Amino acid sequence: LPITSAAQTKQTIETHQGQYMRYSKEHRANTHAKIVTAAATHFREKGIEGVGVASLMQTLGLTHGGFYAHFESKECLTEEALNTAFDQTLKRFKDYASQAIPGHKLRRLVDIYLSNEHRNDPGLGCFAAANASEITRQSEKIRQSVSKRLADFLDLIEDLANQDNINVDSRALLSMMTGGLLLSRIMTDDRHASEFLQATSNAINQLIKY
Amino acid sequence: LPITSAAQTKQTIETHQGQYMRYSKEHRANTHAKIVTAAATHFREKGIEGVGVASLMQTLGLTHGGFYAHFESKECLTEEALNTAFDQTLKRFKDYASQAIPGHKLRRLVDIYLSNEHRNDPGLGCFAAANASEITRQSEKIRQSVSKRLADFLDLIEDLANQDNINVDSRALLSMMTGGLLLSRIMTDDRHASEFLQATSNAINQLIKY
DNA sequence: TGTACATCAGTGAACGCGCGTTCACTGATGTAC
DNA sequence: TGTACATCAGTGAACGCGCGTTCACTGATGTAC
Repeated sequence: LPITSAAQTKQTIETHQGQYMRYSKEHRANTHAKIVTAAATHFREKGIEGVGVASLMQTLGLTHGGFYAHFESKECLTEEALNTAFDQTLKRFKDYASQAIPGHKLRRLVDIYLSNEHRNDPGLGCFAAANASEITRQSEKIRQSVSKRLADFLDLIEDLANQDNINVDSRALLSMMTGGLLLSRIMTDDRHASEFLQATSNAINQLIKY
Repeated sequence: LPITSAAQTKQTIETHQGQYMRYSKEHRANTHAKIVTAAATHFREKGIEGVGVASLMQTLGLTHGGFYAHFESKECLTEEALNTAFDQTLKRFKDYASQAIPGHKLRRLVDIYLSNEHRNDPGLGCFAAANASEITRQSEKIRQSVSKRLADFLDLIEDLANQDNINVDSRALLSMMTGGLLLSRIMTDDRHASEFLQATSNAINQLIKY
């Protein structure tokens, strides 16, 4: 991954107060965003505790010392990364489900969530499923952030259900989806893994077949 | 926790080969079992990575050096602890469900699994739910052991379903239960937590109401 | 009876390592005059 | 034009700490004779 150096993106602008800025605001914000995006992926792949600050920065061609110019602590990064991850995934799920005709939108969501692709690529998937038990032991602050985004997920489910004119409990549906995905990921052989996905998917279809 | 010292439980027996044993076999096995049992609880409360060998041994009034007289590695302990945890929980669930009259046994299982008690006391609860995302990233060996015990869990569900004369997919049911419990544990406030438990429970009842 | 020796669960210092975090610094770029 | 100085994202050595693991050892208990 060739990373543009600080020198390349450096720009000079003058603030209205007459103070000097050697680097443009965009440069700083870009680096910040790159760190968050990388963390969002790596946290989902290797767990939050499984990704060190140093190795994360190295991934971006940076050194660990610079991390604290962007974040107060790893926990602050975690909060931003989790929000970015949910942004990505919820948007992707929403776009995907929206393509289906009414009556099939929710089913589309379930299909992508309980797909082998989602199972095998946690880095771009549901943050809650990827780190479920770890989140359980995170700080109140982090758990609240996740709760908030899970509420967004529930809203999406309910919105889709409304469009489909289907009556389901969004919480029960989300429980099934995350549980099915998680158990599928625990399974070592592909057959049992797919069986969990399929069984859960079937049960949901039975539930939302109104 | 007052722990009986090595000296107290020490006994002398002579093997048939004429070799000497200063400590009885029971003593060694007892210590071994105590470590496994403590690990089974602590791993579920704090996560596998969240429990160090040293602090675990300290809990039992022992020092960390002695650990390796009992286990080749922390991974070996993990495997034994996970099996002990599943033994405990599956037995408890089975006993509890068996008390119900036919037609209500499976519902009893679901009730205890999705209870606030289970939510608030992971140390004695389902190992898979307590460490779901962490297990996902464990070695093949550990994941296979968990898979094996999850199969036992599925067997229990199917057995109960048969007694109830109910037709359900055990995998879908287990997905709902673990997912519901996990999401409930993520929630910071009790109301939302209970809602997840209740919503999942209701959906299951809808599913198994044959 | 006493002396020499064997057993072995448990001890605790030490190992290398990676963690999150701090901080004096560098160096490319600019302005001031 | 040249010299002095300011800015600040990023550097890298260092901090204390806990991790899993190793290993020479201790000490309570026994047998052998």
